[in-house]
Amino acid sequence: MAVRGSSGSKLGFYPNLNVRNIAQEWVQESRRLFYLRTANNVTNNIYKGSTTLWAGNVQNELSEDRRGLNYPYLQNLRERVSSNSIVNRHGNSQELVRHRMVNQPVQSVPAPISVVNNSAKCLSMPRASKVEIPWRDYSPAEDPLLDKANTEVILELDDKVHDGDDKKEKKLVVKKVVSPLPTKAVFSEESLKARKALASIYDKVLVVDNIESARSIVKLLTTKYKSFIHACDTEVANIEAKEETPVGHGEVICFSIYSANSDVQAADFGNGKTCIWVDVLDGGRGVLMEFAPFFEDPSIKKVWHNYSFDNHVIENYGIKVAGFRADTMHLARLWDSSRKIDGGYSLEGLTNDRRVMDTVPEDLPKPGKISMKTIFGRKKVRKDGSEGKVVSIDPVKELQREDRELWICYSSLDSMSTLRLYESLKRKLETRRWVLDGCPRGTMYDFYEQYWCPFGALLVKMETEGMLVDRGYLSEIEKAAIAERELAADKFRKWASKYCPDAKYMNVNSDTQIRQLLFGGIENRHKSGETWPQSKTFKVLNEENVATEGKKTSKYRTIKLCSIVEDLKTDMFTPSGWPSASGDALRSLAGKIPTEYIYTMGDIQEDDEDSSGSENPDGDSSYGTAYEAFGGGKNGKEACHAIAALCEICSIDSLISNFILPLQGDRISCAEGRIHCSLNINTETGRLSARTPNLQNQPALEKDRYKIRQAFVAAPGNSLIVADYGQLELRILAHLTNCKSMLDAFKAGGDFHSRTAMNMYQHIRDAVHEKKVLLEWHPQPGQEKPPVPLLKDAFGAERRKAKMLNFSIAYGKTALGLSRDWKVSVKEARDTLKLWYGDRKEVLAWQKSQKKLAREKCEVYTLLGRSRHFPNLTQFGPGQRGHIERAAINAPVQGSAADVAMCAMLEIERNARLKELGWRLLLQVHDEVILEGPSESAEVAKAIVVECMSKPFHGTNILKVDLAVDAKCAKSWYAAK
DNA sequence: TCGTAGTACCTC
DNA sequence: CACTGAGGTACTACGA
Repeated sequence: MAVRGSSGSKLGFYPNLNVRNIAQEWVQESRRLFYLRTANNVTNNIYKGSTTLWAGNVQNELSEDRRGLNYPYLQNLRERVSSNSIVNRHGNSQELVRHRMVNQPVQSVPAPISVVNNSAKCLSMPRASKVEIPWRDYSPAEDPLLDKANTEVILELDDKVHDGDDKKEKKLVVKKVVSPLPTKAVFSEESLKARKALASIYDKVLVVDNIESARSIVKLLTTKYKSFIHACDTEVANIEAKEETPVGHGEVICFSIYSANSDVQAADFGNGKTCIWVDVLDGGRGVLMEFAPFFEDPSIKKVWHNYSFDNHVIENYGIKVAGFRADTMHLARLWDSSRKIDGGYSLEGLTNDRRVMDTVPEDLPKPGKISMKTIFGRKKVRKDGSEGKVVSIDPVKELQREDRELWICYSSLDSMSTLRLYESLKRKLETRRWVLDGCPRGTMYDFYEQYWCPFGALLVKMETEGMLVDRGYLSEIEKAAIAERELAADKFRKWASKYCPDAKYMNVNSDTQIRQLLFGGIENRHKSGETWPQSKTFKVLNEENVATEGKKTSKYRTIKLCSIVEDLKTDMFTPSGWPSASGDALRSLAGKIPTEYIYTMGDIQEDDEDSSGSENPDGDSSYGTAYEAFGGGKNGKEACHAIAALCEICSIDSLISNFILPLQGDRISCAEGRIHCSLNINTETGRLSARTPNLQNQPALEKDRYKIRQAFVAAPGNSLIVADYGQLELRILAHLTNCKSMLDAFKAGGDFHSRTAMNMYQHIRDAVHEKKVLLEWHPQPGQEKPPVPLLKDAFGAERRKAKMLNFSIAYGKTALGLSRDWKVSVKEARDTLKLWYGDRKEVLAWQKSQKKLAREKCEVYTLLGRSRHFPNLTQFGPGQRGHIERAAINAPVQGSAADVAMCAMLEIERNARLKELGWRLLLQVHDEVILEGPSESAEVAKAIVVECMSKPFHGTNILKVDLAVDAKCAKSWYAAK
């Protein structure tokens, strides 16, 4: 066992360790990862062949980690180093050259040597065409870098002559790495107190660290305490829980189980031990496997806090966890869906909140969990003796071994407080009545058992399934996207540098810099008096190694950007009052520019007469406000083209860094190439949200310029079924408000928006009555065209408005907002709104009632009876009050839609036939579900899915409207839409 | 140096 | 007065 004592760790001797090779590999790998993280800056470096990297960012990967060494590649290297498996690629040269840039600021990255010792230390790495100092001339004692990095690395030269090598190169071996803490780290007063309190539970913990004791405990758990409720919690190393999927990642180092019966009586494991703590790290994997019968028994009920995570890390060992009883996170969300403060839904926040924990159990030292930071966090001491600010926590494995007693207490407390939290929340939910669509149905805990508990288990299953991603395709479109972005960026920079030379080096991704160029000198809309400066300096990467006079070239240089245009008019502003540099704003400046102008660098010919103004000299183009501001004519056109290019850059860049790159990363996908996002019930309305990566915001079909959805595919021999509800929220609104007009419109079927338009406008109604237009048209055999125009063609503008209103009303959109969107007067917008409400009085009345509910009871309810709580309205100003009122009318609609979608998924999950055919749910996107299964049964399965979704409430539909479902099957997500 | 605020972009 | 709901994520600039 590696123990770091005061004398430092012993690493032994690695005869064939070619540090340089490892280092280079390491650099390449970190470049790749780095590139994934910050597409913008680093792609430039990569494409220009520089090897420069920032140590800081890479180090962050390590230091951010509180749970041990997480960086997968480093982990891999570490294993290779310690298993002596590194062989010299060339078989001869064992020379390590220590590269240093003479007289340069140190460009350092942590080198693999430090990896051995589990912490980031710096050795500088080569940079192209710089002076290199060979290692043999290098003296660590004189290297200021080592001081800087607070490292003490002892590297020794091996004097052995290489066989038959007349060059007699010396080679470097890593003899020893001593890594004392740079400065002493200390616990704060608060930590010391917490540690003392925590230590008191040690007597109650039974430590299991060998197979024999594991066996006897599992026997107890599966017999005597079988009917108890067991709270379980794992501690995991080697995972960045915020960024990585736990599917296929992470190493369980220990876990704890705390059990109690229905009388809140804790299980007794002898000698007053009530909590089991199992050491997997040093007890071995076998100890964990002994617990498989316990975890896998569906009749043994387990409670978890964030079940998803623990489930995945345990399943990574091949244990199929069953017997899911409750997830305290979901219980807490059900109890109060809008905890934003007091620790949110973290175990610590919940268990220390008196409103949540009704009784403070006497066997816990504090009301609840104490954070890792409080117990194990230490502040570094500065050289002058003062207390530093940064709190550091040792990797969890070290904690488990070196601060063992406290660690055991800490870990055990997690399961203990989880169980207490469960009991408390259960009691609370049991006191709350459950009313489903107006009918009393018991308590909210019953609701949990019937809906969210199986739903929680289903979500975990879906996460485990994951979605297959075609990486080859993604790397293809990545190339295309990067090429287009570079082209557009060059075009813009070239144009801008005509007005402001330094713009040649600007960062086109910085909205601040764009704002500087276009709106310098403009006054803040909200705070009169404040103006954006005329010019400003920015730090940018020194890509072309431009030397500032008197100084050597360095990584950064400053550029000065100044306003390049006077009085550019814009009507879009950010919330803080500055002009917006968003795509929308820029597009209105540029006007409508055909794409061929965006990706061509050629200058505009002076062919057409200047007098054309902004009229439309080039056929397809129509120029925006920038045309005039830049003086019209050729300059005006160029400006518009360049600004249009800028819009493209923004959207391309976000496509790359939000979708294309993350989907290819290893952090979030697994060996089989499937993406496992985490699906959470963590919204205030009860919708799902998806993370790491967020698969719910993949570009929609129309906007998907690179067809990213085409990268989501079915496995060979399989197909996807994509099924979505049509106008789900509107149907819910019709049901909730009992609005006759809407219910009728849905009953009649066809195009709902056309029908809305007809009900709003008398002249359309007349036209329909006189059969001058058709509401909708189902082509009969032999008919090529409809006999009379369709409503949506004849009255396109009206229908668009109607559609817009249909969507906006549920959100509580105001006349003012509409007027701005439609660029009409407020009065006109208000009149249109009145038209919409004209035959939908029930909606207006219902909205009023919801506002009243929010005001008086501070709560509104969804179809299934979940509540959303609001703060007392009287304490807010009109602005916030308006926001809460809109939320109050939106929450029941959105929440009920989420309820319906959940029911549909449960219905699909329960369907035996689908299971038999091998179809599995993969993903839900609010009103859409995606399944994967064998192609041969796709059509059958599709019909079943449609059936489940249209009758989602145990085979019936309790709504007053039908649920329209559109389903397709295909090989990819793109094709199935 | 790190964390946060502001801005932006993507979804239903 | 303020001005459509619910989310996730990335990047830049800036201050402690």
